[in-house]
Amino acid sequence: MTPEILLKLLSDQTRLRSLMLLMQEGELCVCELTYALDLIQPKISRHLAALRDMQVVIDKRAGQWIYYHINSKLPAWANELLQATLKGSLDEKQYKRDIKKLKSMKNRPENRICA
Amino acid sequence: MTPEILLKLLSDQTRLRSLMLLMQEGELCVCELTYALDLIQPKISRHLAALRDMQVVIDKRAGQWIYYHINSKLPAWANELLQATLKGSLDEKQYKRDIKKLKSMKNRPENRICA
DNA sequence: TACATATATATGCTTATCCGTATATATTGT
DNA sequence: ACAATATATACGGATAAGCATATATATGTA
Repeated sequence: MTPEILLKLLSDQTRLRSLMLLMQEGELCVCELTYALDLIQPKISRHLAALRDMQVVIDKRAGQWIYYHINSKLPAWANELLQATLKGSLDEKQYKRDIKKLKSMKNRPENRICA
Repeated sequence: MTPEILLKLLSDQTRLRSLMLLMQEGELCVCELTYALDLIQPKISRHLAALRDMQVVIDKRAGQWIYYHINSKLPAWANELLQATLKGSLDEKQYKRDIKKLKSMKNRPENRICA
């Protein structure tokens, strides 16, 4: 992991929004992100794949769902960078909207299964 | 300034390398950056203009030279983000090479004029 | 004034990146 | 086995981003 790689990944809005939600929520499946960000599923999957390829996020299957979370083994500088980004995002409309939309989701898989 | 804007600016190598040198050195003119990064002048100027347009850097004329420095009034999260980026860059070959090249520059304008 | 140096910007081109659609794979439930 | 749900990926097209060259502007110097 290098600053170049991480920053390129963070330069796309879909990846940025996904990561900020993952920072806040810890773990989310594709359908939750698709709902929260109000985007089509292949778009979410494609960008999560890019993050996964560089090991910024880790995926984990649970039944039909695949959950993503931020790699806990990122170097310190990368965690600090993500923290700073989250701090800057807290004021942003887009971020607030995404969180709100996620909270409003009915039948979230984690509410149905015992994780 | 939003995370989206700053991260997009940081996603280009020329801008990233320029900013890291500015973080380290405080203030540099276009010709110093051109020399240190080993790139052509219009390329440096173009990317500095992008950073200036979003007020990530401030320019200041001193005779024929125009010096750039990082805006000291950036929000805290942006400074933290840049600090984390620098921290991650310290290990990188490219960064070390750029710093070394800068130090090797003869007749640096700041060495000739009384700033 | 004329020339040299430093910097900025406009232009047309190339390339990278992102997109939506279609489709493939995996899992669960009937 | 079949249908439904969740996710991943391949593909061709669109858009954005970066590039080098050429040129314009500003400053300093002879």
